[in-house]
Amino acid sequence: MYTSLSFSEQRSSLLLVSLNMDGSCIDESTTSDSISTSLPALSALPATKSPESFCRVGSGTSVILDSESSIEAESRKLPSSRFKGVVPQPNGRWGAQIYEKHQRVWLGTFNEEEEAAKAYDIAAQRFRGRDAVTNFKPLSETEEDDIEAAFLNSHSKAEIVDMLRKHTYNDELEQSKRNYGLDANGKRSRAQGLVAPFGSDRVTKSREQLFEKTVTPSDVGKLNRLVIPKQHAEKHFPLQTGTTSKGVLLNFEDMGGKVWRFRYSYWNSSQSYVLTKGWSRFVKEKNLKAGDIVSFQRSTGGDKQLYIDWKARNGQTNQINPVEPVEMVRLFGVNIFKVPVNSSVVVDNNGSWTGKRMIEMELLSFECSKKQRVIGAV
DNA sequence: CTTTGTGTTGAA
DNA sequence: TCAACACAAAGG
Repeated sequence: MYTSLSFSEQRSSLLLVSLNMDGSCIDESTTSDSISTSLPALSALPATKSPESFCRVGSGTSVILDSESSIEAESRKLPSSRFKGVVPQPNGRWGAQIYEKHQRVWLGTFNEEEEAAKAYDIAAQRFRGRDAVTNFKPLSETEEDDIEAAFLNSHSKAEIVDMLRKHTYNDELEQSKRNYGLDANGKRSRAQGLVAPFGSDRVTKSREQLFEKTVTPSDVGKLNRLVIPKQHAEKHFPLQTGTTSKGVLLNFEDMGGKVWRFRYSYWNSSQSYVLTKGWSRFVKEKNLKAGDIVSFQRSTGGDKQLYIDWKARNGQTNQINPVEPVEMVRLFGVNIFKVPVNSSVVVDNNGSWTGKRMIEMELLSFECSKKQRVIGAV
């Protein structure tokens, strides 16, 4: 296609001078330049056909046929891109580049001009922030853009540039989106509280971790209630004054999609917040033992769906409703829990607990819960 | 050999 | 900062 290009390339400087004097095709390029500079960001939208593609050949030029081929064949002057940060390559491809600190950062070469422009946009957002001038990106308001912004900020500039040059940016972004899951700790982060990346995709909703509690012996005993640490209760499950005594019914969805309804109320006698009606059923079905950990989450979408999950201490599973140990993954630089669906049953020599041993365990776990409460108070 | 992308410059 | 240009380095 461009077989003879390199051949004529050598004389380019001379030819350029003469062409400049002729004022034939160079005029076209200059007009396109002025347009692109006067309309930095907007020029991308409509101008699919760039002005210079209509190379009007009036007088002096000799052998020009039609618009497009003329530029490529006759003149070896490379066509300017209508996109910011995009430069033509001798072989007809397009390079992307961005400048920082007086230095050019090369973003790679691309077959399509638009691809190069997108690469520039991504780099611009990483290098210059969210409202950087770009070719396509209008104004980021959607939650999808929030996710991409989080993704960008969790990678170094060098990493982003590397992805762009290798053309792996989109793959990596999508991969990160798939890996999102539950928030691990109560730590606050900008990356948390985001909604699932695919708007219509409701396979798994993004949810935020509210708190965990290591259940005490009494939580799984005959009192049929779970005490919710006050700090967490007041923060996440505020009760309206007046409803405190009667309490409210709260629905929680477990990992299997089953909905559990608990009465939630405040006990004046013990000055504590408790889950009462319905709790013992949960304890029974999950075979919850003292020392196990119950975890509360809430969807970050508008629905505010509540979730409940549990795991055995030590990552031990139990026979009736085995649960996988929680796997920690990392997304956007934030630790996140990923809870698998299936599970494997592991019974070790602790599988049969004697009554005495049980008491020890319970006491120990109670200590742990007190500690955790202090830690969690931060 | 082909292609990338750097060195460099002038313009904005 | 930015893109245009020339060409040496890099890659196959």
